[in-house]
Amino acid sequence: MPKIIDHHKRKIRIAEATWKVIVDEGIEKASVRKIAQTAGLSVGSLRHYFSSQSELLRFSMELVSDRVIQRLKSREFSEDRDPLEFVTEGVFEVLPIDEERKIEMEVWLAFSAKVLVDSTLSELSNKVYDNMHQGLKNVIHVLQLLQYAKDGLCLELEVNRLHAIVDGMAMHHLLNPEHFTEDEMKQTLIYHLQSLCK
Amino acid sequence: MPKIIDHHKRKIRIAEATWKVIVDEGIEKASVRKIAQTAGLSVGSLRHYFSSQSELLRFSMELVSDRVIQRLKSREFSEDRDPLEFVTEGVFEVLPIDEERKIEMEVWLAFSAKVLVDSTLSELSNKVYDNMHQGLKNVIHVLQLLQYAKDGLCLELEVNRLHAIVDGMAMHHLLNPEHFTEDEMKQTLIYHLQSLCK
DNA sequence: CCTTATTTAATACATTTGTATTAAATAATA
DNA sequence: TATTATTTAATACAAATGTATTAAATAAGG
Repeated sequence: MPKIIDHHKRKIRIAEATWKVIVDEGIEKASVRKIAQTAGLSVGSLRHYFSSQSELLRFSMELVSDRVIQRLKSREFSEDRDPLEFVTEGVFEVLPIDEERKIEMEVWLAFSAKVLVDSTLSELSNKVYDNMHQGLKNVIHVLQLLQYAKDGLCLELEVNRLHAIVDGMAMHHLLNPEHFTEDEMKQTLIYHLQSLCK
Repeated sequence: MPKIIDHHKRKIRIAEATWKVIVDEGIEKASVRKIAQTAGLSVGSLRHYFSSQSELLRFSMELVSDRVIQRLKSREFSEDRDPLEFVTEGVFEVLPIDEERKIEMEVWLAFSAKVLVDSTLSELSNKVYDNMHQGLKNVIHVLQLLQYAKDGLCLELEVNRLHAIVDGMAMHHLLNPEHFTEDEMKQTLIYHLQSLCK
């Protein structure tokens, strides 16, 4: 019998190498050879886990999606916290506030550009969009249930607005970290969430 | 003497062909050959206008920048309009509300992904960011001067917020036109701007 | 120790790419 | 019309790429 290798873990390692190449040199440089080299594998070896480049890229994109969605769902409400503080912290989770999140967001941005020209990726893109949307809807809804939110807010439009703010700021900070700093990003989010409350 | 050709116009035609290839097939497929074919030129001919691919891509990106900035600046204030309506219409100008604007925005998104890995493009990216930021600052400022805006708004944070909303919604609509429709995008913007006013 | 299913490594090949070169075509001026 | 600066077209070439093939290496079970 052959060497026992955890296939799934190995695939994840390769996907993370793919991320690294994309972040360092851009998605158009993410060739099979370069990814294999970055992962410390031969091309032939890599092809035992991914039989084509597009399969590899798709898996790498799905891994970002999984991580983001996992992060969104892992937060559970604790009763004894200030709700506004709690939800603010929750939204911070999906902003590029540390290296790990910045990498994921950069990779996601690179993939998003691909979604525009590869409709087979739309489903995945929409899945993340819908999850994020639902997560942010909960944020607004919690504030409303607890009577923290101002009266007369339109839930649906508020969710659209918050979602756009989150992704827009994330993009601005990645593209422009010195003009739009991490701190400005955080302050702007706090400002916005406060503006929704009484 | 040779055929007289307006160099600048020809370069713009080539850049627009570049946009078309990027929108149709993605920036990684924007090879010199394909762009030349799309523009109805030979490769050698194209190279008389752009001596390298990166020069061509840069010019194409600058053309997007020029068009957007021109659009931002071409609006002049007219006294006899409802100010809120006027500024709302102004912000619509930078949303992907028609085919021309969608193309520009898609191309810009593709280039933005490149900015992350090519620091020589940052300057141009920042220029557009700064222009947009200034334009949106004027929007908020006008509302404040005319006493339409609520009291106690923080100008700087409001600009960050509006800017993020604009770019975030634009991205959401491009990636997800059926889930986040053009109409939702417009309604959300109107809702936001109204929320800033008394 | 030997067998064997599995993994790895090396190499090959056709295609696409950016760029360069060179000859032909073009059209305004003398 | 003849000249000539400029543009266009065609071809070439090295490098990189996705994919396929085949032999070697590996390690668990008999």
